[in-house]
Amino acid sequence: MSGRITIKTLAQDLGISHMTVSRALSDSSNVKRETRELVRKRAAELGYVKSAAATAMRGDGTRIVGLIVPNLVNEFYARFANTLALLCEDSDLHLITHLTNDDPERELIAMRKLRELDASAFITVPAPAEGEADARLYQGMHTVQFIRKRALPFDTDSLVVQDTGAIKEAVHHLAAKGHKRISYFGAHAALSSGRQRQTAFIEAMEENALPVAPELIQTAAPTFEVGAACAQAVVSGEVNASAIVCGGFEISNGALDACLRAGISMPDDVAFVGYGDPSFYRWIQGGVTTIALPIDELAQKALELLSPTKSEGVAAQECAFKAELVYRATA
Amino acid sequence: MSGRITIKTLAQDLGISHMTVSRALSDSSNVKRETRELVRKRAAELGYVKSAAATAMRGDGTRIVGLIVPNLVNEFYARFANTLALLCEDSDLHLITHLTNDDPERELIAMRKLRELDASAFITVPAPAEGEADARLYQGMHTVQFIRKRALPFDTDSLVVQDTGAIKEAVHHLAAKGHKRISYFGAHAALSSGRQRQTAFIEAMEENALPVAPELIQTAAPTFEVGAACAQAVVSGEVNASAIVCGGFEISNGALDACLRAGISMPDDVAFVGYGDPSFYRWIQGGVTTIALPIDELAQKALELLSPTKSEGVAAQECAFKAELVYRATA
DNA sequence: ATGAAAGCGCTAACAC
DNA sequence: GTGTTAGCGCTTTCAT
Repeated sequence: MSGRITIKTLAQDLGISHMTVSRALSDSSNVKRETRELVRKRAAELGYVKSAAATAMRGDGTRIVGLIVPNLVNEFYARFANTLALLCEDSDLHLITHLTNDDPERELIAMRKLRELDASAFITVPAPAEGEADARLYQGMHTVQFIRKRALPFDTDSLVVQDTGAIKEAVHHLAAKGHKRISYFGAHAALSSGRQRQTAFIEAMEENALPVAPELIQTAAPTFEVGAACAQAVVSGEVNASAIVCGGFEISNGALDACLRAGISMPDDVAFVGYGDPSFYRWIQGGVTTIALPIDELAQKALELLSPTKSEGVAAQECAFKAELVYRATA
Repeated sequence: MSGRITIKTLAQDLGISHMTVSRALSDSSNVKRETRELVRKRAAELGYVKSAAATAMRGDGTRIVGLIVPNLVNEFYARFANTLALLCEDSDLHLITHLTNDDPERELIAMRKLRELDASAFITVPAPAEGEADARLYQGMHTVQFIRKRALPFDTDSLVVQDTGAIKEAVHHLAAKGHKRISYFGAHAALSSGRQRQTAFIEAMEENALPVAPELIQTAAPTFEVGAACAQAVVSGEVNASAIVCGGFEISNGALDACLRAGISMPDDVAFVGYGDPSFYRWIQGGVTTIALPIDELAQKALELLSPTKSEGVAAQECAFKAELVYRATA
């Protein structure tokens, strides 16, 4: 039972040529109205669906697009994937999501698999990696970098968050509340985004004439564990700070977890500014003050950049969306 | 720049037949070691990847599997998708995730798109719908039903959670604490899972000789809004109940949100048993008591059921995993 | 208005 | 050990 209904099956069933069937189904002009309706009706009855493989092999484009993110557990990525998936559905695109766990090896595998399927475009949160990536992996797929940017031997579109304003605002806010020793937890400078956030934090501290002691700036891999460890150092008194500003999704969750585990009260024991605004932040200690990203706008733009209609040859563009500081109870 | 490297490109480049290239790359026996290595080297240099479309068109199977879930915002689905995606990556399967928002129309579209791509199998959380589904949509794809089961004109594998034990345990626990008016919020009986949970709740109430007043049993669509409305009725005093047991992911989140918004203290004002154990539940009011599902085991089994190796013709199997009541502070 | 042929990338089945 | 042919489903091009 190979079973699949093809235009040839249909043609045989109707006693006509498969070409007539093809034309009838693709709305071509040169088919008798009568024939077309007959074919369509029978196709619907039999549950015919066009083979994407055959279309792809003809070189007509696959309408497959890829999304490569670290994970779907972090609510930011989950929400972004969720919105993008719905938008792709509505644009008749096949979205394939790959996870990297921020491991460059997994990222390579994901890209190879997208290339196997001849994906027309993909959007990726590049995993932290040393050196330049292999250009061959990108052959034939329109690339959009998301959140972070990796050094590449060619230009790509990019979709990033302009969060330096919100980070500075957080520092100013904390300074106005009288905090002098403010600590920053963020990704290391190997990530373009990490470097920028850190710079913004330091500038804001200096603008407030606050000390930027080295132990206040904690940068490492952007993981839950790193965030937890950094916060642990603060709540244990190992690092002397009265406020925390987070510069990454996972780091923020980890830091929050450590604070709550330690039973501290925010902002009384430590003032806390999170990053990424997962929905449950509003439920924690009266609401976690946080740096919120415009997820729906990002996804909308992502769809636009991924759409096959996007004309080739146009210069690569960088789209930046502003993050916003959401004031709640913890800072 | 049509650019794609094919076995013919390679063959021409090396001055040999494309069949030799094919054999060399697929480890076939009849190739000179020397030739094979040469071909492999050149293929790697040029960044050759096998066309999945061509393989699919030959009828060799696509290794594409689908996942159809209501959304990725609910942490249960997100974690399940996350784990399954990693497992699929490791099994060299292409996983395509589709979202339904519990809308049967979206579900239909998702299935048609999977069929276009000739997916070999898919796992679905069926959207709540009336009547029997159209069997033609399932043609050619191995089907696994997840969490819920829809009436179908044929048997399918299924992967469900046996949560009646945990629900009963929750009721016994609350009864032992002296609660007499316990309210249950769950999905309506159109969902197989909803019916079972409700029955379990009622049985447990009767076992404790507690009243099962109609207003205590709230069943409707499994949404955040429904959960919020049900809980609102309790905290406002409109429904007289001292404890809440939730029987659905979104319902649980909605109910929790309403309780927290109302500023109530759990379990003193109302005892609360959630459903699904998202990670942040442990951060709310000292920890939300909840019914936890074994996500990793579910995903592992899902992979097994989806794997193309699964022999055809074997009778459909139902795999059930036990949910577990996790005691925390709110009940 | 309809049909026949060719070709997209790949491999099973045959030559040799 | 290597080459040739054919065919998977579809549409473009060229007949009829």
